[in-house]
Amino acid sequence: MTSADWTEYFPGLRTLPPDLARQLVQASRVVTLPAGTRIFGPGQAPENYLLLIKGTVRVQQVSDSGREIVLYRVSAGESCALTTACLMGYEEYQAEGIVETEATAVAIARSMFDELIASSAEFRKFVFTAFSVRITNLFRTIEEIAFSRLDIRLAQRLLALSDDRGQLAMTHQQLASELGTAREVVSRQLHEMQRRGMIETSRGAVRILDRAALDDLAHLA
Amino acid sequence: MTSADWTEYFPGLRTLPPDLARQLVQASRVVTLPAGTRIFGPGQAPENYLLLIKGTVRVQQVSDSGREIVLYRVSAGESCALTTACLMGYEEYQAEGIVETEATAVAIARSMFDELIASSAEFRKFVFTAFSVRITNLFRTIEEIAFSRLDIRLAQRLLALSDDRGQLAMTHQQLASELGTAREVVSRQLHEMQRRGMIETSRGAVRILDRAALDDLAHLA
DNA sequence: GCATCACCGTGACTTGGTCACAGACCCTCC
DNA sequence: GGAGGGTCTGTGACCAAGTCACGGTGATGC
Repeated sequence: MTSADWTEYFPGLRTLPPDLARQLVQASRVVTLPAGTRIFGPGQAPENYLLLIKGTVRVQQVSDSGREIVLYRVSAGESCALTTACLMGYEEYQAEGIVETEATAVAIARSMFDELIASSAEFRKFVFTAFSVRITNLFRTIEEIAFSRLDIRLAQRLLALSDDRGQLAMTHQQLASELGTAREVVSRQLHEMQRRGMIETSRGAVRILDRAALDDLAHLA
Repeated sequence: MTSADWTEYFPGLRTLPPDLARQLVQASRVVTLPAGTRIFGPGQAPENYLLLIKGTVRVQQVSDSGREIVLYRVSAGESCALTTACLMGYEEYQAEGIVETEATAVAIARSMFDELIASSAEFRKFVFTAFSVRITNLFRTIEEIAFSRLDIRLAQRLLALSDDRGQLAMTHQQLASELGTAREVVSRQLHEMQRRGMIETSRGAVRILDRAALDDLAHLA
């Protein structure tokens, strides 16, 4: 990919006036972030507005007691609008953002971001839409944590996080962090799923055996 | 209050250039919203950007099964930025916003909102800060639902929602919706608090007897 | 008065979270 | 290859919270 055409990756940016798009491409730089990079976190803030071209970033909340819960993931074609917003004002940020699979991202300086917001209704729409989607998802997350059964949520995660061969390389502890619960609880639930022939577990890995059954469980409520 | 000076209510707007402030005041109208008004909800969207001068708006998520959970409250001096953002793009909105205590608000048409965003860095900062604060709070809410004990969360709510005389006119069901739990659970928790002399309950009301003790409980973790 | 409805109390049971500890697996270094 | 240490998983006992079913009780209206 040349640095001249990355705007193509973002449907919301395709309608930008050509001169503005050119200006944006010039003022930005494409960076590669290795897996494990902590993009932001308590006491650590990004200096740029980030647009993800490739890879995923996991955003998780860490509680005082050390427990974790995954809030959402940012994937290719999406922006880290939230983190930027946090830069722009209030910055008491407890959550952290970690690169999960090696990422390629476009970094836009704050000044350029500001100018784009000022000059382009399309860019504004792009940014605000990203906000809306994120917040709507957070609302759904809250609802699920509060009201959904854990086996159903776990089934959903297994389906969402496994690759196309039904493989998933995560420990029970990591899955517990996904759902904001305890490791033992995940172990028990996985054990029951295995007993019912839906999955097969091994150290640090889960394999889906009966996708249909798992899917039924995931859609129970 | 005259319609000429409402910008004074919003610290973030005081730095607006005078001519822009004048323009804003002219293009807006001050509306009164009686308690119980549903400002937005599934299948119902606000046509204006709203700034709250007086009163409070409760934003809650309603699940398919009819259960409710209060997500946050918008109070005087704050904006409903989120709802507007949702207007601007993605609008699959499951949550609803309900006027809790009679509200006075400034309604700004979408076009004017857009122009302000375009022309004023101060206004942008105002809007983005509102976003950040909201999202940070949602993160904290998720953490509390996932990891905090219910008695602690209930104690916090009682303190936050009671008036200065320690009175609170809410049913157990309403308190349960605040916390995203079941009515019976709240009843039991309140009963235990009463047994310990922290509160006194009557039909549809709670009175705080020992604020210090309740405060201790609220700050346990 | 008494019928009705919203609100509250309670017991039995299920699900989920906590704690303590025991194995099992894996890697590295002799 | 075997010893040792770290990570990961399994399990039982117990506690906290959510669900279900039902009964009681206070307010309100006719």
